[in-house]
This record gives sequence, structure tokens and C-alpha cells, in this order.
Amino acid sequence: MRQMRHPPIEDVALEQVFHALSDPFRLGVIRRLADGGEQSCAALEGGRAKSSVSHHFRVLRDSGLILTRPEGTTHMNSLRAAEVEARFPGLLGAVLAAAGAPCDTAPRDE
Amino acid sequence: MRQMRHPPIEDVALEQVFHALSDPFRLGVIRRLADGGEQSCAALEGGRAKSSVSHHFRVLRDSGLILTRPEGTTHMNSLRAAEVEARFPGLLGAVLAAAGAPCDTAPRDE
DNA sequence: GCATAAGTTCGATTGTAGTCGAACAATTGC
DNA sequence: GCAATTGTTCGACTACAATCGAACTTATGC
Repeated sequence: MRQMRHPPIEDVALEQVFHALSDPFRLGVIRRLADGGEQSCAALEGGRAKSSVSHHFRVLRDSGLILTRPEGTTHMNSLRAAEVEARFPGLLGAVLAAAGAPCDTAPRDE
Repeated sequence: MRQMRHPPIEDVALEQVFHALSDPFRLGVIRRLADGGEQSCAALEGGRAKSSVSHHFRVLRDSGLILTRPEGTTHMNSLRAAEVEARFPGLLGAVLAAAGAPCDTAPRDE
């Protein structure tokens, strides 16, 4: 069973987190995961090319924000909320609160 | 007296803020302004070329994070803390708390 | 008015990042 | 075992972003 590589949360630079969140699609994914819990890549792809989506999930994993686990042919993604909270207290909550405003380019159900 | 253009805080996208903060130099500037209050560009340039520094301050202004006012030949910069707090409650505090950890590339006194 | 200081703009260079199609890989169902 | 599904990787393309030197602009001191 192939496991995805996730950096230890202490190896994650704050700037890396901000870079991951600076893209509208990725910020939208974080919101969706916060709202709806664990979801597959396909559920979040919002009409984009598979390779684009794959690239974004890679960036989110590398920045320590999400955890990806395989489930059959599907990859399930969830926020590493507790770890991120421990590493940067209050940041994720503030990000999600700030992102709560309507966002034009967030992935949404179609 | 030449005034710098600052976007109305309500025109600032959250992603834009994160992009501004994703650069180590700019994140360091925000920390320094939070710690030490209003400072000139020269005080914060950290040995970089003037044009590089000017570019970064432009990005910080355009993202609504700082306010720049001229004072003689000097440009004084300060955080638009109250406005950013009103627009994204809790975000700036969480960013500064998270950034409080030692940062290798932050501008510092030499 | 000229020199100096602080900062901006321009343009070039280099590096980063987002996009996607095509090919590939792992898992599952039949 | 093959087809379908989900997702990754590769490579190409395009756009963005950070860097700096040179030239320019504004304000100030003499």
C-alpha cells in the first residue's frame, strides 16, 4: 500500500504555509476540508485538469497542511489541524475565519 | 508632497495577503514593524539592493498590510494593524505569534 | 542651485510556479 | 487478466516573481 510522504510538522516553514495558502484553489481546498472533513481529490478538483489538482495537493502536503491516505483507488485528504495548531497556535482558525467570506475561485460542487 | 497609493482594505484579497507573507524578507519586515513600530525602508533593507527592497514594500502596500508615509526624503512604514484586524479578525495576531519563532532570513540590525 | 539621501522605476536576468496533455502506476471489479 | 477509476509524474509552455544595476525623482541641507 503506497503511502504519501508528509513532512514532520516541525520541518515546515511558516512562509511555506503562506505560499500554499496564497493560491485561491488551495485556500478553497483548505476551507472545504475544514467544513466537510476528509475528502477525495476527485471531490475537490472543481473541473481542473487532474495533473493541476495533483500538483496543488502536493503543495498542500509539502506545506504540512493536509494528510493524504490511500483508500482503494482513491486518495482521502484531511487537514492536519491538530498538528498545525500545535505548531502555529491560532493560525489555522484565523485563516479559516478570514477565508469564510465568499471566495470566487474556491472549488465548489458543480 | 507625494503620497503612496494604498488599496482600500476591503479590496484586498486574502490570498494576496498570504502571497505577501510567503516571502521571508517581507514576513520579517512585518515582524519588525510589529515589534518596533514605524520604520523607514532604509532601516529595514537588511543589505539588499534598494530596488529589491522597494519592490517588496510595494508588494506589502498592495496587499494592504502596511501604510507608507513620506517624511522628508524618507518613507516611513507602519502596519495597518487596525484595518487588517477589522478585515481579518485574529489573523495578524496569529501570523505574528507564528512568526515569533526565530527566522533565518528576516531582516535584522547589522 | 548643487550635492546628498532616500526611494522609485525600468529593463534585463534568473528562478519559481501554475497550467495541461500524455503516459504511467496502483487498486478494484468483473 | 483486462477494463475502469483515481491519481502521479514528466515535460512543455506560459506567466509570475525576485533579483539587481542604472537612471530617474523628490526632499533637504548648505
